[in-house]
Amino acid sequence: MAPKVLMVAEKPSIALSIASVLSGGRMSTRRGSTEVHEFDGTFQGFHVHYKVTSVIGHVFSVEFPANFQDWTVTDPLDLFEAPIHKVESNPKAHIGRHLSQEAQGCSHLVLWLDCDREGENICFEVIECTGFRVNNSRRVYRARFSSVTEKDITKAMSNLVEPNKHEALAVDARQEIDLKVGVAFTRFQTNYFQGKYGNLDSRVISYGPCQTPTLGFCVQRYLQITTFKPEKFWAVQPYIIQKGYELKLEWERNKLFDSDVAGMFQKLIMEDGIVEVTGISEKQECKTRPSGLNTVNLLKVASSALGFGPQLAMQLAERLYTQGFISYPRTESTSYPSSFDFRGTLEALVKNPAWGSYIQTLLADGYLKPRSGTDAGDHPPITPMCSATEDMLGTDAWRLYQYVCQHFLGTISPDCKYLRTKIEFSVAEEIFHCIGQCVTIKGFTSIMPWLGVNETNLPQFTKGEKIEISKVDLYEGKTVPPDYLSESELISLMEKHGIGTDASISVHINNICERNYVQVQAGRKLVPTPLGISLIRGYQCIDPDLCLPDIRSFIEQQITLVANGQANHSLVVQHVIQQFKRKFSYFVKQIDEMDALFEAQFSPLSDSGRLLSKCGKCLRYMKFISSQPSRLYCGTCEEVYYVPQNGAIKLYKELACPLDNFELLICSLPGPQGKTFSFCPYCYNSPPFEGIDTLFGASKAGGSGKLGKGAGMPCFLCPHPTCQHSVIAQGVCGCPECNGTLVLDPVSAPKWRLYCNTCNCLVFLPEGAHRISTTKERCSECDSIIIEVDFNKKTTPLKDGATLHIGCILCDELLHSLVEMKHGKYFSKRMGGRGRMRGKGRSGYGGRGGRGGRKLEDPKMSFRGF
DNA sequence: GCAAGGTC
Repeated sequence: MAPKVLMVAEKPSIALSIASVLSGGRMSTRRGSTEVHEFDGTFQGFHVHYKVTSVIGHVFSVEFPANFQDWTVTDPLDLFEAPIHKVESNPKAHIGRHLSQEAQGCSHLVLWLDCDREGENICFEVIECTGFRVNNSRRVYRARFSSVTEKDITKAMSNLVEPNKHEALAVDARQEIDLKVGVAFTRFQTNYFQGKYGNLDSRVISYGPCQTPTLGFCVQRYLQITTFKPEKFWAVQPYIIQKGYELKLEWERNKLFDSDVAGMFQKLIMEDGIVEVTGISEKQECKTRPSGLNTVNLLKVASSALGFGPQLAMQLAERLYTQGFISYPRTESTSYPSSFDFRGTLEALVKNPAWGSYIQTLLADGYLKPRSGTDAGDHPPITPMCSATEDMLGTDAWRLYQYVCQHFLGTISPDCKYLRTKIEFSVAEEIFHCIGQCVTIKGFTSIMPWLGVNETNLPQFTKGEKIEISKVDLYEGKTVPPDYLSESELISLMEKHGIGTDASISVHINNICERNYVQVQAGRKLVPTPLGISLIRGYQCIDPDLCLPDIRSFIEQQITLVANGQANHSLVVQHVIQQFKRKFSYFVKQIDEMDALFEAQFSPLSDSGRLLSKCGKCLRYMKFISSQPSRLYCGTCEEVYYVPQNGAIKLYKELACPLDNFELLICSLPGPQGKTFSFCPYCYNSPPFEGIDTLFGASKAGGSGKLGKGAGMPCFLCPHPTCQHSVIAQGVCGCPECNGTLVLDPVSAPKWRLYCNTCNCLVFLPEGAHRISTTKERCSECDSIIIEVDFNKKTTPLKDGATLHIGCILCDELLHSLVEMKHGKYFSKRMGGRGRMRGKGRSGYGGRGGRGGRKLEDPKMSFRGF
């Protein structure tokens, strides 16, 4: 059997391109975690079987181990010394397993990851997953390609090299530094300020070496605006009438900040009354065509001209790319490779009705080579790949695609040429001028009309000519502050200072919006919020480095030493981490300075919120703080209790939890399918029973069993044996869809329903009943809890107008006929037909945990026969 | 609930 060669690309589209080129299109493709393309060919002179597949970006990301995950237990300072480990970035995609399976039986591995540091790092992630290098007879190669073209792919294939460990280690270093610094500061700030103020309006007060300087730029502009002092100025504006045109003359002095002096000039000029033409000059000017389009410039135009935020712009560009309309949209390069096939690209677009005729002219008259821009060695500039119409793309994608096309055509069109005429005048020894512009060659501005030169015609003048002044105005103006930073300006600043990459700039901008540090206002201007301003001003007081862009360049410069092999990875990491640790300690020590700014902006927890429910410890009312993260605050005990987020919270009939005496609350999640459930604020935050491994609202906590803060145990997960609100009392039967238990919704009247305490399954009970409640009895047939229904007198289905009915919703014929099941995911409506459900004999807690009380019975509830 | 970097 022919030896097998595994090739791995960074994304599925590249795997497809590589396989297509190397197989000449003759390959078979099968699905897996990502697609695998297979074909036969030759490798180093041997006949081999190729398998080409891909990862989806990084396979792993770094994290702290579980014992450093609890915000309340871990001192953020310890994070600097904490171990870190790699976890799969997207466990659901099973990329690790996929690579390991596909590597089985392969003798060679060829790495086709993008040719940058990150790509080099992913190379080693792939090597780790495939288990290569364990066995010396298996070889690992790196393909270096500068574009996904047939030429480059074949060239890379015949010039295979080794992956670069130094570059990969530089990325490891960056990951560790970013994680430790970001998480330490974020946790400290969040804990400190959220424990003090009730109206911060941000779930997390984050810090990061990219996001914070990004915010810094916005606040810096804001501070320029607020500290701006306007000044009045004056300008003399004489008017003349020449050949029937009225012309305003521009003053050589432009403006003066003294009204008396300006007034004096006005008087002098009025007294003279005659201007003399002292000079006429004509100059040929040139406005150069653009160079190739890179990501950052695309994002800037998208924001300033199309009104698309960077995130939307990238989404649209990504889609255009995967659909084959434009080339890879994440590139720094603005210069085209010398081999680039411009004619081919033009021919691919020539049929387009929007600019077909323009392209025909270019092809006929000869297009130009683009100006040389910068070549970052990644991907070529963003270029249209095939023709499209608005109908094919939809409005937004079309507008972006249209710009990409116009920009591309602009790059190979002639420059714009125009004649600039300046007429100089003199009056009372003061000099004035006016300017005319006349386009001689439109060039690229005919396809990018918004960049066109404004034409202004001037009437004829002759040197020495004397003209009477028709009037002399004294213009009074005042200087104005700059506007808020536009998103497009911010992108320029980020690029200039190396904050983020072409792929991540949009993420950082989005971040500072989501954290409520800035708001995007009309015209995509970024206006910092009181929170954003307080943070940056605080850093400026304590340690300005923390919010300056240099913090990123410092990290970059340090890890570049690793990438170049000039410094040892661990030593660099240690050095940088120690520096940040010192900065962190100082920041913590001086936090009062930042706090003074917060005090002026925000209200203390004790002043926030409304009284809602009683604390079980001191029996006084606690305050409900509705701003994110919503929580209860007991002013007497000075304790904070988080509540389920995103739901409406209210008091539950002044009932109290038998375990701790805290008053119960009701949470209603939004939407008609939203659960409504009761919870005890204390139990919710500190589940009292062992063995509860399902938490409500816990995010990707995984199976670690660690209880995340703000995620917890509502009554529907509580195994309390006698409390009337627990799942033991309110659970009716096993969920037909999952391992959960169907629980009676306590406040669903009159549309009584059961919901699953684990998944989204919903079951509607007889509508219009006065009361539906669980009993302590179980069905002799199926072991479900017997329910008691008190029907409405007018609508009761019972004989002789009786209203009370007791039975099992599965086995009682009447009840069963009135029950209806609904599930969002799999079926919209499913009437209770017989014998269609799986019998799942279990409920929430049987056989597990419950060590705190008696062993919980498994009531063996099921939907048998439903 | 945390960073920044890939990519979807």
